[in-house]
Amino acid sequence: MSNAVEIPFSTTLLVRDTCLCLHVQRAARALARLFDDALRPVGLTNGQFSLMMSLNRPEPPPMGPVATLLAMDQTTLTAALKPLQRRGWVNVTQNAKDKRRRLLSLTPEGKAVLAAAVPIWETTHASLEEVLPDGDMGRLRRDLQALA
Amino acid sequence: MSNAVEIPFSTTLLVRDTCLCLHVQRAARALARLFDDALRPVGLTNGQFSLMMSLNRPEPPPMGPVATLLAMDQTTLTAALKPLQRRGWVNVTQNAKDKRRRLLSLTPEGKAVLAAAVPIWETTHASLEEVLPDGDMGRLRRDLQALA
DNA sequence: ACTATTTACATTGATATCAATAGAAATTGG
DNA sequence: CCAATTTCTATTGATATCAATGTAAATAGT
Repeated sequence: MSNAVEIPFSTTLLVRDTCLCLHVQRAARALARLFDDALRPVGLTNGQFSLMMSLNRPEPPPMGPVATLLAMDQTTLTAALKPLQRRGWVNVTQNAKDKRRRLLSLTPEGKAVLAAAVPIWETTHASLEEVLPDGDMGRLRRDLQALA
Repeated sequence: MSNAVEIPFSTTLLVRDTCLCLHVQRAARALARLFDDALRPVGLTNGQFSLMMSLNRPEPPPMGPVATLLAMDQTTLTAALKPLQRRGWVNVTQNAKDKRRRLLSLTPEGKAVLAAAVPIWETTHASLEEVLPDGDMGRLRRDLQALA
């Protein structure tokens, strides 16, 4: 039988203070709440806003590249599209040239919702500039980009 | 009737390139996958690792402060504890002095699992140092801390 | 002491996330 | 052209996340 294991409290403090994964998850939850609250009046979450914005293109993209852009699993994208399709904001059609592919596009209603969300995004995002230590958001973005 | 709305493609590019919320969510998903993959052999996800590590204290904490530390909703913590209790890794007991409070503590089995996870965390976290542009992880942490 | 308020946590319902798996269509190797 | 492989997406099951709401215990005001 093995003896009882004790993890030093100092290890706990080390992980709590230095773990980048934990710090990013914390920030992700906090920012998600911030944008979810702000976007609630137009009926979007932060993820739905990002997803729909990524579909605003000259040519409707297939699912794979969209999932890659959002750094999410393809199955997550499939699930995330469901409520947007149900509300009539996103269309999913089959590519005639390659019947495996689904082409994603915004409906006129979807574009209207997204357009209403843009000014909310602008003001919410601008409020973040004041929060960052020295206002250098670009530096933070570059660091995050290196991780995704 | 309102005319069809068109969001300029330049707005899409602006949001895609500058939205801090999107960038953090992307990094959060990527880091979650990285740590989930690494920790899978011991049966933990990144979130379960962070949660259990935060419970490794001299005195069992109640739920509120733990939720605050992890920057998560209290209801999320309630749900996250369920699978850990079921596996016998975390104990939830009532505080005799204040019967509203639940005290969270690791079981010996939980400590053993956590101890097995620590070296995995160390090597995985060390691998991130090489990924960051100039290796300044502390700067990134400070920026993230300002958001959470 | 008694009532109103506050605090701490749980439950429900909806969406988000990914692993494992499966299916269908396209591509490749022969 | 055909079989094997690869590509693209969907489904299932488990956990994660939060809003809205409910409940019980503690505290405050009187």
